[in-house]
Amino acid sequence: MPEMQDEFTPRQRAVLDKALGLLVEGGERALTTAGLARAANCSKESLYKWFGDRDGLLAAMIAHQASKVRARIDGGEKLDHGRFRAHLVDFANDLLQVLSGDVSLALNRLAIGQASREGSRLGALLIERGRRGIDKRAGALLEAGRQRGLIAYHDRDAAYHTLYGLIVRDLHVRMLLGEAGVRRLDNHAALAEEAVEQFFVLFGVRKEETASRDRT
Amino acid sequence: MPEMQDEFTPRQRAVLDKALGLLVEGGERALTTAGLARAANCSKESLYKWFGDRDGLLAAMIAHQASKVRARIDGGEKLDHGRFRAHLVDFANDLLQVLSGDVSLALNRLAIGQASREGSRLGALLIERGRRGIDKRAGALLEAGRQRGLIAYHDRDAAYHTLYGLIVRDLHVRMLLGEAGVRRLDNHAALAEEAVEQFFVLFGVRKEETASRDRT
DNA sequence: ACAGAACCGTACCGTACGGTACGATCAGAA
DNA sequence: TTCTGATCGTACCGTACGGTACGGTTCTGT
Repeated sequence: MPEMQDEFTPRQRAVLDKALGLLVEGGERALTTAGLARAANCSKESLYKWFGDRDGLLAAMIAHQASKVRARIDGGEKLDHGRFRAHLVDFANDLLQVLSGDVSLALNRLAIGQASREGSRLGALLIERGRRGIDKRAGALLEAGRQRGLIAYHDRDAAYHTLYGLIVRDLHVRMLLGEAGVRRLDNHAALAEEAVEQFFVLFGVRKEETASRDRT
Repeated sequence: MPEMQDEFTPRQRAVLDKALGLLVEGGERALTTAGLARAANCSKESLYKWFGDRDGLLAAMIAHQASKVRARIDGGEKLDHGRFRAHLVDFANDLLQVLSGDVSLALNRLAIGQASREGSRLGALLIERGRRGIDKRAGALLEAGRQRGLIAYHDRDAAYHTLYGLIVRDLHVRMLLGEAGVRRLDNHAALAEEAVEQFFVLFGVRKEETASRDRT
């Protein structure tokens, strides 16, 4: 046994991938234990042995997917205005691309559908293992920009949420609802540019007034 | 028969209200035909007679709820900057209040959960009957402000979506996921104020440069 | 008062799913 | 080779749901 690098064995990961495939293709109703066993050529007994019950399987799917999408951290080269802006645009593009991905949408639909049931931790799981990385990356990026005097804010979380809102707008919910035409990825680049532009209007520091503000 | 004012009879509306109650309380799984018949003191046969099948019931619930929440149109008094700003803040508060409502969240969760199945029109229905009114109101408001020279934009939809993003940020998805602590309504007022503030920074027209832009 | 429709409550049917049990099969260790 | 453990395929069980059928009851129009 090669010192399990993940929290799942390769076999289990293959099964989880099949499960994600079923979920993407047909939604939660298509993800049945019997169907997964048939699609993945495994037995239902193994599924219950590995993941406990169906909820455990769903949680494992989220953990597995999160372990695949590792949020990269932007290198710490010297930041001038151009590099900083480029990093923000990259972040915006990555964010839009992730949120509009098939697997992301399917998992979010799943967690949202389960959110009504009382003891459901899927939503929290999705936020913790999926969003935390993105938030960290953006937070570090904003902090770097602030320390270089390129932007100014009083509350980093508030600034980040504003940036998020400028980028995503209502696209995420519309995509989750399945509205046709929203997933045109063509516009994403333009949307990202415009969002960052607006973010600089709100939080950018003009060169002549650099270092006129302080933290809090 | 008193010339059905809605598209449903009073009896049917009462049943639909019960259905919404079940949905809010226990999610989609709690909304069974037998359960609804028991809770509403009606027969399953009547349910199928009135709404066709379960999907028809869900669609009827959305239509019924939309018919209750009539988006009011702001009166057309003379707009100065103060009134315009106040109307925008009102709109932001109303939007946050609607999106964080129990019934709205439950219906959105329902439609999102069904979005994966192919022939599901619930998402489109929710957008058409729920969002259209809000969009119209905001669009009219923005257009009035532009004609008074209080704001300037090239694309009204783009401006509206930016306003929407500034107000809602990622709150809607977080609430849909059931994250605890996001539904503190206390902050809503402050969030609305800040969003409108930022919107004016992006789209506001300084008094000295009024009427320097035109439509497109 | 009477007929017909609408409606209620309950019972019923077929299906599909979550979860369990069991014999057969395969892989590795002694 | 033989033993042991993990896994496969299948069969099985109980339950719950969507949808239908039916007898009894209430409402409505004439």
